[in-house]
Amino acid sequence: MDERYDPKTIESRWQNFWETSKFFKVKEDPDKEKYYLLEMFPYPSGNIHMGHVRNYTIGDVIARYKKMRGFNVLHPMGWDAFGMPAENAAIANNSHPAKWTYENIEKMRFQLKKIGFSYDWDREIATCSPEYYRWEQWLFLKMYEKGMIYREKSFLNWCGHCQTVLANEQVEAGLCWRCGKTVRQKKLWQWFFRITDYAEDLLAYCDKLPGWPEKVITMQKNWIGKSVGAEIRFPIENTDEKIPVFTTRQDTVYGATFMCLAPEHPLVLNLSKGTLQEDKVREFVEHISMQDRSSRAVESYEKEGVFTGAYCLNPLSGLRMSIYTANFALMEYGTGAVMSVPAHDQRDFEFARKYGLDVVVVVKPHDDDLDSATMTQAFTGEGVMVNSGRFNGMDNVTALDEIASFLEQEGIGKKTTSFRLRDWGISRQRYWGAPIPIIHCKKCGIVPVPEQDLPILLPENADLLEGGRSPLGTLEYFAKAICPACGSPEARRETDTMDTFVESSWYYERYCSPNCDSGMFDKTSVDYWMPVDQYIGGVEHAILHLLYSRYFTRVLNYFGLVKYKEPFTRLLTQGMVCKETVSCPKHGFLLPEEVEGNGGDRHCKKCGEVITPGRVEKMSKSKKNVIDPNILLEKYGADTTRLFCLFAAPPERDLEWSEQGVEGGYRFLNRVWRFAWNWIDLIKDATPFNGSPDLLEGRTRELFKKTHATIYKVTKDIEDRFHFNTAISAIMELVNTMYGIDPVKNDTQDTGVMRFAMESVVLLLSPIVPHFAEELWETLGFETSVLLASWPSYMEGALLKDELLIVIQVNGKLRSRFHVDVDVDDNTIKELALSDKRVQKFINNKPIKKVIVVKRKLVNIVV
RNA sequence: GCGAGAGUGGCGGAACUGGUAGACGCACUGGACUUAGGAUCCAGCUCUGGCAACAGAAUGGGAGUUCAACUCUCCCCUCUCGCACCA
Repeated sequence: MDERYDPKTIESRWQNFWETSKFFKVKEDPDKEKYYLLEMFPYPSGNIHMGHVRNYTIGDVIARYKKMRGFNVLHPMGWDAFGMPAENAAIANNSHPAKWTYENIEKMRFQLKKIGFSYDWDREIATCSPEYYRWEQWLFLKMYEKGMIYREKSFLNWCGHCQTVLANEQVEAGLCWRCGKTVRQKKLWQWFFRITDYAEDLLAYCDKLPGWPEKVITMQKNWIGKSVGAEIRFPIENTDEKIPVFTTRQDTVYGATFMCLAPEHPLVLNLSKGTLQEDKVREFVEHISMQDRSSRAVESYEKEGVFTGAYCLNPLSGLRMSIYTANFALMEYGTGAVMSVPAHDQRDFEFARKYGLDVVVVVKPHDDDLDSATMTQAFTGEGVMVNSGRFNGMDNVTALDEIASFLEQEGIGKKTTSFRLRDWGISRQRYWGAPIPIIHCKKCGIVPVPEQDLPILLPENADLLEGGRSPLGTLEYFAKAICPACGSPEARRETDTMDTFVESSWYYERYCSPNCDSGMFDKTSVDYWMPVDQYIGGVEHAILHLLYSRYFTRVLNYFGLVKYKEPFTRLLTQGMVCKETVSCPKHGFLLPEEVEGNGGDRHCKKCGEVITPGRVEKMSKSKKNVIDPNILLEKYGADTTRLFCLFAAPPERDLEWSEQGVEGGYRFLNRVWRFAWNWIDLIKDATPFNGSPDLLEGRTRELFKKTHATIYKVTKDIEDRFHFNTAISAIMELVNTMYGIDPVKNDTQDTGVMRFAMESVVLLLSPIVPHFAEELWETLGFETSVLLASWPSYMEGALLKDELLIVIQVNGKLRSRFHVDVDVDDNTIKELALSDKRVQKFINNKPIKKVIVVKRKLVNIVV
């Protein structure tokens, strides 16, 4: 053992050992209980950032812990390797996305290995490899065959900057989730996965995921957005046509005084044709179509509409209703048509007042009256039905169901539900993705590629085009195809590629048998390993990736490929890694290394100006508040970096970067090291004390008990809630206690207990700082890896306190405290409390009303 | 607007089902060791008053339940995140 703790030497030594001995290689073993631990795989951007380090450290601790608990742990790593950054970088550097991607993978794998993660590297996958995506194409064909996929020309979210379509889930407040630029609507042919077929099931199972954070569940529920209501058909005047409307308030149908259609609604232009309104309507529709999604989504957006010149009839009240087209009606929700009930919907109310439309009250409050002429806002509460024919006098909540049934009886409408969730558009007009295995034939139409022709390889030597447009359509040798159905040589391949979220929707199954070449995965291995027991990643995927994955699992389940419906039993969403932003009046945001000085006296290295400290925000390149993990690894080593990530905050909370925090972690490891150095000669050959604490006394006894208490606490903190910060605190406390005993030769009791304490510290630390622990374990004389030792167990008897601390309150305020023996009964404690001098002073001869004794803990005297 | 989460010392954070508020760490202060220490070890460290003993106040604010509230209930304020004209 060296006197000095030298992380560099230690870490490379043990990393080398794990690698060469393939220490973390696993295979199915029916005799052992499995544990599948998965962290969200990274996009190979080229560099590991602190977010990765945190995510993977949390996962690694759990993986190593479970391994020590005897589980057969699957802990894989791979690369979410398709996607636009590769393509953009390739265009910028006149390189190729594949080259860029694979080089980045090399770099990042190297960095991950330097942090000492316990991955089974033999299972590494990259989603851009044909061995991977060919099975995705295979599944596409199966899904197509079963009608789970369709092609449609429709309005879609188009990001002009990325030159591609985005799924609804990928649009955030009208902006592209990737580049933040405005998203517009564009009409295009697109492939869709019918995720909406599973809306009900995805929603229902939200309540069967007890291991998921409440927050994520709620987000998913909201995203699926189920509304229960009715569809009602309104006949158009002077035609046989009817306009179907979705409503959740069928109880107010008698109050519907006008109708609003989405500007994109196919009836809008038809209805206005030949009326005086025709020009106005066309103008309005064109005006709306020019607007982008974000400005239409703003709250303050002015509600506007135009009369189409046509009328429809309220099927219950018989009222003649003007048909409007209005900007707030959305084509993608419900049927694209809204029955407007101004008396009972605030938005309709404002619209009616603006355009002078009738307001008819059909629900009145229980204890009040409503006058449609004078009311200043819509009444949306519960009440009694009025002006509603046979339903008058009924409670409106009852009427909700009654009217729905009535509509059904009369053939005017039906009970129905509507979802916010849209089908998943997966076509991407980009190059660096998995080709869609479809051929378009002039004669036969859409023809799926025959299974034996898979994979459809992404051509490698494609010249990327300016602006990011896909080159696939211009590559004749790729695009030109012979129709598999009729043999026509005139057919064309589909040149769009799949959304990269398709790849990440089943990679966790692929890990179970990464080299399987007879299918997506080997069924027996998936049956053994799946579902994932613990999944860990950022909240940013709470909807996108997690919803798609849940959907995909249902598809695989439908085909009988997997036995389960939910892929992730437990989910942990870790917080972000944040740091203070710093800016200079001249140079804007500054990188940490562009600042000199510290405390209140910091200035810009470039110009010497005093810097302005900004908010603490998520580390990001644009804000320049980033810390490169490589620098930490270089300066402090992997173990300190890991320790810091775990100690500074519980995993689900945001973690604030602090250089001093890292120093603190480094100091702690040094402290443990020094302790070992001071004691090693005494404990090296000692037998760890394993007897009853009653054989011990004084500080040694205390240390022995403290060690057991620490084992208990650390185990509970890791097992129950992944609170590594408090687990580490507990170990620090134990080390502090150990420092209270000086090394003395020939005291076998001391050395035995200390040996036990030291072994425990090393074992407890081993998932957290694995290199450090391996080294000390070896120093203690063990010849095999610390991971092969089992997790320490605690002795129930050693957890019992020697004496109890009793707290005495008078009127709920702490007034005194004393120790008693464990076996002292409540009455004696009560007597002792009442006779306590300090307590007496506060009782001050006042009559005692009540004395509450909480067993072994507290006495409260009420006077 | 709707939904979720959070608010505790100078700072990061503890406090498990109501029972000693501030564990552990950082920063700071003092001491020891030392040629020196920005290393290490020991000690102090919520605020107010006091040399101290001690007393009082304190978990965003206000009420309530209780012998007892960071913890439970109600109202309000602030922050973060998600959805957002959803018919």
